[in-house]
Amino acid sequence: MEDTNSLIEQRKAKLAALRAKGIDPFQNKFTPTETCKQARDNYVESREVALAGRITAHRDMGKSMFIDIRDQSGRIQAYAQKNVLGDEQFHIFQHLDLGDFIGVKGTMFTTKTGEISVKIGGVAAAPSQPSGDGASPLPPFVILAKALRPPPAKYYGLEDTEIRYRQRYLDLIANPDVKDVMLKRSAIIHEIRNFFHERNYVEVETPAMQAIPGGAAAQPFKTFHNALGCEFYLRIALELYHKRLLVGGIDKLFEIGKNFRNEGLSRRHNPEFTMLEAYCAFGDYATMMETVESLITTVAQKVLGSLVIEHPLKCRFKKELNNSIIKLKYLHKKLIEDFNKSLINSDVTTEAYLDFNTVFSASMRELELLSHPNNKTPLNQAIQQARKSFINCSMEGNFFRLSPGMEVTKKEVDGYTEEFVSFITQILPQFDSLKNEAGAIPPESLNKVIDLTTWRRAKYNDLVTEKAGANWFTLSAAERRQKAHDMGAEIGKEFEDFEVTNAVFSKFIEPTLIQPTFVTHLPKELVPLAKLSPDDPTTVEVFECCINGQEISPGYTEQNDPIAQRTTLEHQAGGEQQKLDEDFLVALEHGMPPAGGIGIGIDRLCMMLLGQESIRDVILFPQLKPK
RNA sequence: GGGUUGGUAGCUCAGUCGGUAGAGCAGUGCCCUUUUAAGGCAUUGGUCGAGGGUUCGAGUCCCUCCCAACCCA
Repeated sequence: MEDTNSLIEQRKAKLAALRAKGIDPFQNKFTPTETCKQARDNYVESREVALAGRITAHRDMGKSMFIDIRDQSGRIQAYAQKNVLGDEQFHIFQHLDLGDFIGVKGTMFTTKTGEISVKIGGVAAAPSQPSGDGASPLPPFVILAKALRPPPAKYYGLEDTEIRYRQRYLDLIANPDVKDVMLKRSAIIHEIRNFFHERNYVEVETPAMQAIPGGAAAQPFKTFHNALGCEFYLRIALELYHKRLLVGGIDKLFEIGKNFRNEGLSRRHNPEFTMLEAYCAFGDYATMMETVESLITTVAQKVLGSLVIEHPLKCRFKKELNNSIIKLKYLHKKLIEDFNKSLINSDVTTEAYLDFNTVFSASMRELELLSHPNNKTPLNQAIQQARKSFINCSMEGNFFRLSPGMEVTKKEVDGYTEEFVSFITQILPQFDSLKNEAGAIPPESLNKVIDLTTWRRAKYNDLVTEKAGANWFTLSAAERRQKAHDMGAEIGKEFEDFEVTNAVFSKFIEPTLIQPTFVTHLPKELVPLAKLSPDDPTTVEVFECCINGQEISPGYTEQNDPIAQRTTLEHQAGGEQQKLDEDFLVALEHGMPPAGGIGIGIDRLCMMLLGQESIRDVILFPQLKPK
């Protein structure tokens, strides 16, 4: 970023001016007595405090001035007065910029309007200061770090998604909701660690650079170690090293770490993502089901204080949503008024069309803001409907192409009038329904609610027949293929029968599993690395825990038969010996205790718990193409 | 990989048939000692994502490319 503009130049000039006065606006240290929040919480009139933070707003009153100071805990208002600071200091204070870090010393007070604030200055010199003739009092404020670039706007926040992701620090400054999500993510991971430590699990760290990337079927990233002169891969799973540790006698272990998969990016996929894996010797998949349920409910309770999680229509834009609805209501009213007026006068001029056009454009904009394809709420559907109608009308209607000063014949005007009347007639009911939807439905019921108090357990085949018909498994393979195709599933030509069924599961069942569901008794073909169910050898002892329409966590009774494991791994490697992790197989041959294992995608768990629709909104620095 | 939408001032956004580049906030200057999206007056600020093309003239039309978001695979 080499761009320069006048705003940066101005700030650099201010920096130079400060330096010329012998002030270094980049300090090494400042010790606040407390955080901004603590100062407000422990309010005592006239109590002396020292606070530090970033200046996020200022209100200049001439001979006095208010600023907002913000640290991680929150904001507090500070008040500076010319007759307290003196002309010189007050002048410097007035020329502070938004974004500067400042430390202030002063006393607490409450303003006329009742806001708890700190009055800068008026604090006696600290005893530790060198005393004597020239003992200078503590400076009432210290510039701790001058910001040379302007911060994002205070009111609108930062909307540009690209800047939000590329310069996340600006996002964190401008959008408090974003910071809240990221802090909660940290709390979630903290509570996950607590959970396992309390259950006497050992936290381990295993190699991220692996000679043979195993434990999952995914494309790895490749790298090269110069000194060793060989290639390494970034891990795609933690599993195989954890099992080596089970062999080594670490019976209960977990790891939270990054996995890397060289595949596509999407709303749910980041090339590097955080994975939790945990293994429990002498347990099985049922043990792990209990663990997952207990883990997620414990974390939700501790971090969110509730087991009922609401996903707002669009978390971050809640404020904008409310504003948009208000604007829409206004526009709706205006449309009706204008329309009635034009009907009464029955002489519609070009200017009147232009007014309509303006209202129309503004309406379109609001609808676009409100539209979010990921939301299937009734309100959103009404919005999509209204948008479609708008677009159709704009395609057909000529009245949008009128402009000021344009000469129009009577005949044309009549034609446009007719078009416009038909357009309005068509669109008004939609506006009405939209208004009613927005007005009548309480905001809570627009939200998706995930209830973690009830965890359903369902067999894979039962879920399939529920959706695809009771006769699904009695059909011939060809009939199943046809039916899946008719239902709209994408069926590859080379798909085996179980893959056809699974395509139906992935497309039509998994997305509907919003409430916590353990899908069990998966067909053995689907999960070749798991152990067969003793009660039904066509299925395996595996669960997939689905919440929020996504698989959050798979769990296994782990394969500990080295010969069976070798066969499946060889089959997976497709005869390519170099892809076979021989060292792992040797470990198994030394004997691995029976064990249950789970993996949990932390990013997706955070999406679910924090109501975020995109994985990028729970990762501080999501991967983007370099500019 | 395919489709859709978008990229205009530091930020949020307008920009109508192709005809001198706009607003609010931020910034700068002046006024104002309890304001809080402070207020009043004045004012600065742009390679309109990049590069070609059409045109007397392009933010606007055409082509190519870059970046992003969303949808699909």
